[in-house]
Amino acid sequence: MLQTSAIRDHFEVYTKGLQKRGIQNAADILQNILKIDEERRNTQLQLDDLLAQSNQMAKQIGQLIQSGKKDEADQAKKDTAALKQQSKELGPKLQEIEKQLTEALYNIPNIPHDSVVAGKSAEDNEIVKQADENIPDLPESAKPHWDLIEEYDIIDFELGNKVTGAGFPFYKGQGARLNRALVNYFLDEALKAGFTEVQPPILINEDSGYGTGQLPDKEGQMYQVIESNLYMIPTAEVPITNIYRDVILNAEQLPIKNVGYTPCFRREAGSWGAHVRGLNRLHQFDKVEIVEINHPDQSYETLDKMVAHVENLVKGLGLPYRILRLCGGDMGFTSALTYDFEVFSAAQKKWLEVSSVSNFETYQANRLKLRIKGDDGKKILAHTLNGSALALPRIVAALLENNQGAEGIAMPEVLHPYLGFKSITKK
RNA sequence: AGAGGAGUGGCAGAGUGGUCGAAUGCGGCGGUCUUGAAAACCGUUGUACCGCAAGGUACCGGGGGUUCGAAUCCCUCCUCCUCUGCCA
Repeated sequence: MLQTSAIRDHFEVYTKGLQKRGIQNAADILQNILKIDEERRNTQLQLDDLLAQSNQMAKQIGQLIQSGKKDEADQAKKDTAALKQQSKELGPKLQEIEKQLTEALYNIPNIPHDSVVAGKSAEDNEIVKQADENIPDLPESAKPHWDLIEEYDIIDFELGNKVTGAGFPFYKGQGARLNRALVNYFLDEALKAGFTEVQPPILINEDSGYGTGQLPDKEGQMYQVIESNLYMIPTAEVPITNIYRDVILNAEQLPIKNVGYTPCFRREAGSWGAHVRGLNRLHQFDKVEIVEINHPDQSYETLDKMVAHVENLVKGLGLPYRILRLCGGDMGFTSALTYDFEVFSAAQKKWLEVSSVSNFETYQANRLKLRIKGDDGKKILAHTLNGSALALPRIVAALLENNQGAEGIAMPEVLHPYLGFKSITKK
């Protein structure tokens, strides 16, 4: 969430920033925050004053009792009744105001970076790079991946329906091995790039959900384990970033670079249709995620490096890709700047999003209370970043479609050592 | 899952109703001494909010309660340890 002090200091900039996201009444919203905050400060001042008096009285009573002046002590006890009454009223009032303030702040998205253009939807995203030289020239008979996976018997949706439900496919044989190969390839590349591998829990508690911003606004998108009050992760970002909740880092520890592979679970309620056939959208999928924490001065350099890392992966797989800079209206709630990677799936003739790389600046760090202690001992909020590197199913879809041939489906060379075979073939 | 015990500052560890934001030790930082280092000695050393400051307030696992006053008493939740059970 945003910091109230920052809203006060950069009111104009913040207003314009929110307008880029299409929030017309941004000034009113921010003004309301400042109003509640002022009320909060006034109330706290009053309460502090009352408590100071009470503390003073309590000390005196203690002294009176110890020096045997019982009558005076009893009188003083009576005198404190009024103070107590007042603070009993003010305490809950302050809590109520604080609750209002955080709720109001939770409802305000991050301020977009300068380079982000205003815009309403995906239509307005900027293409910053288009590398489409690898688009294959497929014959008319080319099949979409949902036909190929049946033909080669490598992914089974029917089985998933039976055992779990729609959107939970089984990967079988060479399909399962392809997934494992991709995960290993992605992890190994991340290790080469200096990331530390972590294997986080895939269930998280409520605090973690709030920490990275999935809660309260995106509650419906996560699966819940109600009897334990836990959530299934929609992305490894949540557990890996929450490692650093309530943490004060030393400047020398930066940058923090973690990578983790996890399954991801998304309910994606109400977004099913023809355009999400096959592997295009699932309730459970595999993803390798990179998470970095760095000093505010370096975070955009870090973002560029992460983008380069992801680009290296899609290039390695030989897939046609493009990089988008998301516009204000299409960007995630908590992000200040997001680059999306899309690969071209040649039989569907569609660009599929396979990665999203974002700088959250201090938006998550403020919720997480993640700070950096400088040499001067001063503490500042860190910048958090993350990116998919990469999400598997759509990569699989593009690989299958783009590389299909009469003799099977050729696999990119970088995967050969991991796969143990060079193409997917019929049994 | 059941029974018992425990959670205090970076760490260790005192503190069972008042002057406790909290002894003491270790570690960290600054200094004295030294050619330098070690040792010794002296000082300093939590976080957040309000305030120009002085200062005030809150925090002893989380939340709630009793009391004029809670680290200390009560309730509840969480975590850890020991024993029993179950289990990849």
